[in-house]
Amino acid sequence: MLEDRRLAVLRAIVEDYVSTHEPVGSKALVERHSLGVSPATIRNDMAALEDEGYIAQPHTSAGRVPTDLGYRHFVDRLSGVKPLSTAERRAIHEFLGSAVDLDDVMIRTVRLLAQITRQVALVQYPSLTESTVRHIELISLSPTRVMMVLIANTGRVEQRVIECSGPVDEAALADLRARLLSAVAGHPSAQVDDTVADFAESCPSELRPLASAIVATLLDAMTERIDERVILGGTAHLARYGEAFPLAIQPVLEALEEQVVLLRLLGEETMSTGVTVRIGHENPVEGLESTSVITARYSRGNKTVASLGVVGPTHMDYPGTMGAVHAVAQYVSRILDEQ
Amino acid sequence: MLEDRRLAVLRAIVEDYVSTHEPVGSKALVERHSLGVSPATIRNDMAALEDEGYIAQPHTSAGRVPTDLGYRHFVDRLSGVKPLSTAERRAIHEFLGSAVDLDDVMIRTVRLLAQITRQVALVQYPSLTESTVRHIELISLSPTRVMMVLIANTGRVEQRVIECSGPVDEAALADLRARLLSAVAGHPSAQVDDTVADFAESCPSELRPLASAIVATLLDAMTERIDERVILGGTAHLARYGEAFPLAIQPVLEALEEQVVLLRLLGEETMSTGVTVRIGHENPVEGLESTSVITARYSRGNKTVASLGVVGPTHMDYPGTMGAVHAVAQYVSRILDEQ
DNA sequence: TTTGGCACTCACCTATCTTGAGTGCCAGTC
DNA sequence: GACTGGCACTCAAGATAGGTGAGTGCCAAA
Repeated sequence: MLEDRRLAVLRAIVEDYVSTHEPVGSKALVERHSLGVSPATIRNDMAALEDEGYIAQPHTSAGRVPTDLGYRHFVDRLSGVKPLSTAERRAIHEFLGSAVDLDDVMIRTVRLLAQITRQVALVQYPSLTESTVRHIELISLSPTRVMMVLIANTGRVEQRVIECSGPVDEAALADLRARLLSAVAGHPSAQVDDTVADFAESCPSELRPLASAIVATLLDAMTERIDERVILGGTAHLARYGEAFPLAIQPVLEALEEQVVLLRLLGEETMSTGVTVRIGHENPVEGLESTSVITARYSRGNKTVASLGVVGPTHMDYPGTMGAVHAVAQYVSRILDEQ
Repeated sequence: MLEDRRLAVLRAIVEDYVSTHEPVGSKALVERHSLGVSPATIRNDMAALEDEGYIAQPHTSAGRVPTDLGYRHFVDRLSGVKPLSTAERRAIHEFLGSAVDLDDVMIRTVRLLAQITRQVALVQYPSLTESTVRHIELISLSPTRVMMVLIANTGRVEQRVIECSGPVDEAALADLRARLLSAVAGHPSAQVDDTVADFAESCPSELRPLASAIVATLLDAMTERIDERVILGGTAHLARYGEAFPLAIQPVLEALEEQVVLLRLLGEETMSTGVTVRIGHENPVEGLESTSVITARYSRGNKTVASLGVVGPTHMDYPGTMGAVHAVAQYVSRILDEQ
């Protein structure tokens, strides 16, 4: 009973603080939420909550503000995930559905997510690992430079430029292409390694230097991981807080410019609900101590492939944002299945 | 004589203001620059410069600040382009030289530019127009979905997913691919339009619906312009001013999120020097009234292909930034020639 | 044309005061 | 034991006031 009210007070504090961005006092709490007790009682509860570390005072004689631990408790126990309205869901689906290719899906997703959450959005490219080589094209750009284009059966495309030691004629290139293609076409990329191991040796001696250069590039391109790309959008939302809040935007912007950091933010294990929330200091990244990161995994078929999410101030609307992130992840999965 | 000193005063004001970011007064000017006259004389000159609109007072009894017109005069008449040191140039060349593909060149360029100018950097993808079709690949992703990959001789790659009305078998796809390839391979993209006009009719009737869908997608992909992509970096530099200056960063960040806006910033005609400077209100974009944009074109072979540049506060180091933008554009051109 | 002198302006800093929201504690009540 | 009303206390924030000084414009003299 007593415990119950204490948690209700914590919830009320988080909700009020998120909506007003001002420390909330006992009197205001009683007025806004019908708690059925007097401010003095609330004050006692607040003191207890403060002892336990869920809330804090910016200074004596000010209201209370949730701590990271307070938000954590709120997210874990007190709030659900607010589902989106069907109208919103339909809008999302239509917006994402009209994408023409993978790049387009990613770009649209990041914009969409930023727009509906009004936060900075992150989207990681899907990992498309178990692919097989569909086609290899060798294009001579100049006498001594060759471009290799690699097409996988998933539609993923990689291109590389190869510098040759001497001039290469078209006929030799066509020959090599045919040989290479017959050697690797249809093989899962994981096996290509073995398949081409002695490819160069099997070629006529005059082609060998070029052949081995091409094989090296091929292997490099095969192991290139598209899912190490993360795009971001909605950075302008950061500036909304700018003036007033303990959210210095420069370190945040700086952190968000590092791909490595973005990957780290997205790359953590999933929680059971499907949405991961990382609050303030829980964040593994320097510069993001006063932000929270909400991520969800998306999948293709029934395999998890990558993550997407948003970054915002710790005093954000958790239920709403979690709902949005969850819904968008769901829809991206659906779109990818269709493609 | 008198005119000369007046211009010297303007130059001194711009230089001081750029370095201190504070209104500059007559006394400080005389002390910092050896102008050989008394503060009173400078005051007269300042009054004249103010009448002509080159400088302004934030309020009575404050020093002077350059106006947009003042900066314009400074850039046009008073400052040169500061060349980079050879060490810097070599560093640039090495950094850009180790890029593996076009995407990589672009990403490295935008980072480099942001880093050396300490401003927000923009880089437009090069337009690779007069290309010919090198290869077309059709990949069946599912019974009713086909992915088309288009490779041009420049190495540009486009991919599209095509939804088919009915199931498509591999043999038909291979047949179509061969027909299509022989119809368009080697033709300049500008002529593909005509070449494939009656392609669908020339196919066996059972393939026609698919053939025409593919042709439509092909034409769409051919006309897709890669040079409508602009990437940006270094947004964190915006926050450096944040607090103190009449540079509200939110509208700037918002503007910079719109591809259309970025294109407009980069898309204007070149000036003879090769570096274009657009100061404050000269900018064609809402939200960027208190920023200056410095751009330069880069080329491949001897054809101009696209632009790159930086966006910063009007009180920026023009000679240095112009030098950096110029040098980077030069080196990107060189790298592209090599590729 | 330049200069020194002088009165004037006004943003900015500092000090002091007032206000009020909010707290903690305690004694009394249910 | 839980709740409440009362009360003294704290302290950020806002308002007011005075002082300071960098900077200006103007003018008469060199």
